[in-house]
Amino acid sequence: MTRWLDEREQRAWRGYLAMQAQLQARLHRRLQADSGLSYADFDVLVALTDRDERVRVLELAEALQWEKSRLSHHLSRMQKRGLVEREECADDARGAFVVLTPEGRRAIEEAAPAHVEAVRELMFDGLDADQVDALAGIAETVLGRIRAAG
Amino acid sequence: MTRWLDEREQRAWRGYLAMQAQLQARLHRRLQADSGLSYADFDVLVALTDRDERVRVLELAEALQWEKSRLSHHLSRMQKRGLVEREECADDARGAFVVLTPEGRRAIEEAAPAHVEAVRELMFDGLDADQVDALAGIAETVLGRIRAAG
DNA sequence: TGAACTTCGATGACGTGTCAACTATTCCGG
DNA sequence: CCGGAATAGTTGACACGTCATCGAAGTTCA
Repeated sequence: MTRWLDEREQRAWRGYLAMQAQLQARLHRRLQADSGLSYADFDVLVALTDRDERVRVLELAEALQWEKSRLSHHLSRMQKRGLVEREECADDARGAFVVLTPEGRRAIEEAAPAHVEAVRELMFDGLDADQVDALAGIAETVLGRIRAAG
Repeated sequence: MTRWLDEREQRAWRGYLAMQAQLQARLHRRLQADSGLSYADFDVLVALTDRDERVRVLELAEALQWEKSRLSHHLSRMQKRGLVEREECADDARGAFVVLTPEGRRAIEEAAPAHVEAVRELMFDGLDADQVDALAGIAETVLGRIRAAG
């Protein structure tokens, strides 16, 4: 007995899917064109600057909520472009640190303002305060359910 | 002069990003595990069943809001798995039709109920009617701005 | 008619994400 | 101290998405 979505839910769900896809695509394209960074690069660099630029790989994966293999692959690509370096970890020889390079720092500092501006333009400049709070509430609720679902 | 996000906006934005990433990942994994279909396969199959199972490629791309090359690549993969077929187009010899195979129809019919159930469980069962309407409203607003931004 | 232009769709190259398997190290019970 | 389990991180194979480009077919207009 499938409980299909009713009309109101369907409107919300289809709208959400479309918004999500379009927003993602626009922001990604713009970031890439403006700064040569991908969305993923951006997230990694933000997480690194948040954390004093020297973090264990798994801690970073945790912060980003990424799978470790994804992060590992991505770090390799970023390293090849000079955005981050890897450092050996003395405490635990299995482990590794990720370090922001000066070039990585420069990249994120250059990219951030235009990115925020794009987020504002596409999303927040069109929403009133109630909508912003509603969005935050919805996100919290859904994240709670996801966590609960294991 | 960058207008950074204020606290309320930041809470909404970070929440949205996290929700989006988690929701996407969960639904995708579940769909894949239950039915062997990817999220993208699912979207294509839904669009095909919506449209009587025989559609021009560009019309399908339009409906999905996908780039034509993405669709072309994806159709090749789906064709290899027997979910769709391509047919020549008599009217316009450049063109091609996409056709749902019986196996494709079976796949979508089998996958849909569990997928809706997952959407319900992770999202709608936790939201009240006001939140559902708020989400629809937000999506409409943002999609409007995206369209306006060209 | 035919030359320039546009449109349909496919393709190759490349960056990205996932899964499963692997290596090297550390931890822990006996 | 030893041997098995757990942990940190990497790797390879493969599916996916984007961009630039291409060939074939249609359109336009002198």
